[in-house]
Amino acid sequence: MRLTTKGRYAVTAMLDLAFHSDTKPVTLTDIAARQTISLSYLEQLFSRLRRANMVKGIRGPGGGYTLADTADKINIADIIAAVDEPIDATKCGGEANCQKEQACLTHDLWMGLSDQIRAYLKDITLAQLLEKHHVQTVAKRQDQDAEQVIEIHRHTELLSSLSE
Amino acid sequence: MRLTTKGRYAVTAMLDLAFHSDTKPVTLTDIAARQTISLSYLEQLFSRLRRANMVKGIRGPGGGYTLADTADKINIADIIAAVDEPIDATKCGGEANCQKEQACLTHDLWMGLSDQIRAYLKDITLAQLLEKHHVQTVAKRQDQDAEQVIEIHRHTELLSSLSE
DNA sequence: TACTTAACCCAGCAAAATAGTCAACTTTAA
DNA sequence: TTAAAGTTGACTATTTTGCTGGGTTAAGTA
Repeated sequence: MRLTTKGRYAVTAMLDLAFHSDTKPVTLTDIAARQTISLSYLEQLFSRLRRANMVKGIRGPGGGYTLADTADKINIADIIAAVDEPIDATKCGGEANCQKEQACLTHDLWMGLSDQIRAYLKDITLAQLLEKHHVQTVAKRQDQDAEQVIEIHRHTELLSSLSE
Repeated sequence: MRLTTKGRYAVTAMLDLAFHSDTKPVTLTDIAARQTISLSYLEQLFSRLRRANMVKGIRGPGGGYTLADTADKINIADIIAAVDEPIDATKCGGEANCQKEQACLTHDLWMGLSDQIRAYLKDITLAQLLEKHHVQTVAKRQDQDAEQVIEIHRHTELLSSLSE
């Protein structure tokens, strides 16, 4: 499992898609504009995402992309795996020839860690992220509202102190 | 937070160090040989690790590197952060100017996810990985031993069936 | 003191990954 | 049937990665 900007772009674009494709397909041009990712780069990414059955491409006017499944069925690990080349990362090619040697000691450790991260990301769905964001937005708005109230309160206090 | 081969090399090297530097300093030459990483690349990585106060360099004969702290105080996130260039990853530079626009919607989402991963890796220490590995090794050896027993058992069965 | 061993420092270089461009080619709504 | 909108692939520039080889400096050892 690797986490690079490429994977981030893919997840970001998929989030955008999940957020906007409820009614009609979303064009890559729109996503490119909203997320400031180059159209051509998006095309590359979605080519892979489509082949991995993460999205559906609809051609012709009014076309675009939609999620191939509901947002709660699409997890982050799969998105990243779809666009990232699976590097084997094993110097020994998974062969047992360096089993007893020191070389594979920490190598195994890293692979285990990598698996943990993969499992972790596999449990996070697009729907969860969207929901979380919604919560955050609401919370943020509430905070701002609260601050405004405080501000107003302070203001009236100031006024009343002046009028005394 | 990025997870690239560079970070993996760093974690692998640090694990090797944690595993071998109990008594005396470990030379980069040794790590290079054990983990099949080029010496010069290790020098680059350890230059950063040293500046980030993760390791201590001891010069001269008998010198090498040791962990700057105990293995249970060093976490994976810090190792990766030490060798990876911190990319800002924000197209808007963290400014509030695109707060209300669509552009920052999914951007915030990704940043949240990134924070989650960072927090996750921050909770994993070198000591934990070493312990886990130890358990794995023991478990694997036990499994192999068990298989051998089964194999012998099968073998004796075969022999006894032939002798009948 | 000379010698060795290692960390440290630096300039550069080849391969790979990233990000983007361009030009064809398909589909389909109007 | 035509033009808009999408797909596809080949091609290019830039950045990162991983590595090579040249040193210098500090600390032990003969």
